[in-house]
Amino acid sequence: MSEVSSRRRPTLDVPRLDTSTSFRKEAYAALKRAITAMDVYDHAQEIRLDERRLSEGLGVSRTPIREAMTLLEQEGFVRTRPRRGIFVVRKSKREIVEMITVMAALESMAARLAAERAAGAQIADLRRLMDAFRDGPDGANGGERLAEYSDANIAFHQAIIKMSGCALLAEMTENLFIHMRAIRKITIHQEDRAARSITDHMRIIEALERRDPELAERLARDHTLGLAAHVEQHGDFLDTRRDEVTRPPAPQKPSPPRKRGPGASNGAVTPGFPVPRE
Amino acid sequence: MSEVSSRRRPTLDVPRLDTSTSFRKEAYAALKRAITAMDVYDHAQEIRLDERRLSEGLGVSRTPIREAMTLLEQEGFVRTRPRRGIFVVRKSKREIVEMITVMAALESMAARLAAERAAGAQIADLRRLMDAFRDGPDGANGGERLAEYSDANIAFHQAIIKMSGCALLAEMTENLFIHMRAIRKITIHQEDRAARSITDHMRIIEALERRDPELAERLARDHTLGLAAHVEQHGDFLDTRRDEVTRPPAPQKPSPPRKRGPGASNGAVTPGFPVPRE
DNA sequence: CGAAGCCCTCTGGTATACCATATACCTCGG
DNA sequence: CCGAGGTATATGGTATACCAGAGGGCTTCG
Repeated sequence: MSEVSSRRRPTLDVPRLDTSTSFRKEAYAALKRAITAMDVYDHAQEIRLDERRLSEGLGVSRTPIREAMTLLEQEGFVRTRPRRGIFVVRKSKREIVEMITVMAALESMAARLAAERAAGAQIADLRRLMDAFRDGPDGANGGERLAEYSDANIAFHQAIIKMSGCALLAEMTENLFIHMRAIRKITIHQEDRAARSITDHMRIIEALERRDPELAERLARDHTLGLAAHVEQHGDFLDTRRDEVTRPPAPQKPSPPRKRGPGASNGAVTPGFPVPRE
Repeated sequence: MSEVSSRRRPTLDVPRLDTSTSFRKEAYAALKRAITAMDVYDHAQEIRLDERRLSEGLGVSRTPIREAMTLLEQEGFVRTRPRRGIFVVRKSKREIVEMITVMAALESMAARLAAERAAGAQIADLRRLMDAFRDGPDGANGGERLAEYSDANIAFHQAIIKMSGCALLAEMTENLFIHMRAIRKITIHQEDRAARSITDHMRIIEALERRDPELAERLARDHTLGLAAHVEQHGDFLDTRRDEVTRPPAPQKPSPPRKRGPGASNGAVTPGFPVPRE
């Protein structure tokens, strides 16, 4: 990596050149962002990552990539199978329901704490955020509004966590949010979930305003457990879609006996997996 | 070895020669066990780990060690400071209170789920486990009994988690248990916490037996939040003891100018950190 | 005798070479 | 034509060499 040396200026006022970062952390951040952005559940194919290609793409050696992968694997975003490859994980319905359940536990505790000790200003901000959607998610101009609400919805939940003042709650829900984001975008469109969601949120805000920990906790829990139950009932596509892919649809020989060059990839698909170089 | 009977088909029943393991995983397990077993809060000194020495001790190269460290760092057991060393983490009082708070959230959800769907036999087992301590933790023969109860206490909490049937709850509480084990051993000796703990547990068991999710949840939450409040009030030693060490007590030169050989360590103490080779 | 600065070493971060195996292809015997 | 076994290749796992910065000791100069 000669880029490092060229980045250093001769002698001047070099502003403390950031020592807190490292290739490992940057690779981790880049990969996580890429995985997060790609909405895994939209793709039908398995998504495989290749350490060497990624290291080439990011311009660093495999070592930091591997350490980043180690982290991502522990967080449940990828799964590496020795000598097979590294695969982006698609959660099963059951796993997602469990995630939402855990989310409910953490959020309800957060709501309790928020009701006890959040600043009034924070609660007011929260109300302002949600008041925009008071008349329903698709009130003014339909679909666009709904997509917009999907973000506001997540913002609401994250705000509750933050208002609890408990850093660990935020930390532990962070990855759950990422995993659930894709799912939520799907489920929010089904039935009247968006409308129900809004009224639930409003009630939670009211409980916070009244500084009622018990009520806030219960409402937050029931709200999220409701989502869990919804996914439990209507989320079967989460399991089936994967099977479509894992087992090849045809008896394995769709193409003529084309010879494979030595450099050609051995089946890695990585459909549109842009690795941000930054 | 070659005793495969000549009569039967020579299938050679090799037992699947474990491919799931790897130096990385073994190193991770060994280090975690070592850190867990050493009761960090008993040691006054900072505990530093050295990658090279560990790799030598375990008989593998630094690479798997580093990947194991990456995991342990993300789990909050160690903190690596570039060019300084890897240090076993001692949690602050605030962090521990937050951990217990999160624990309360997860346990109360687990209790709710357990009340709804745990098998009757599991609940019966749980009652049997705790009945032994019905007459108080130090009923029969004092201190010994108390230490024994400390384990039973943890077993109780883990049982609740398991009875929820939610694998993710178990996974997310696993490290919290480890972090809290050392603390719990300390706090359980203070005041009447042990006695109160037992009556709390009994009430929780009763709620489970009555299949009352709301009550079980509330009791579990209040029980663990009580521990959080207790640590909040009486856990100041957690913060102070670390400061004693981080900042040297004297103006930096307590000892005579003893020469340090070139091979000698540069301050790593690693007091009694036996690395199990297994 | 004391303080400032050079230098040595220790240590985590990174790059790279090598290893072992899971797969796919290919060859060959039936 | 088909299947079994050899073989090439790709790919994660491991070992190792090197880098650069942080600290402390030692030297040197006042």
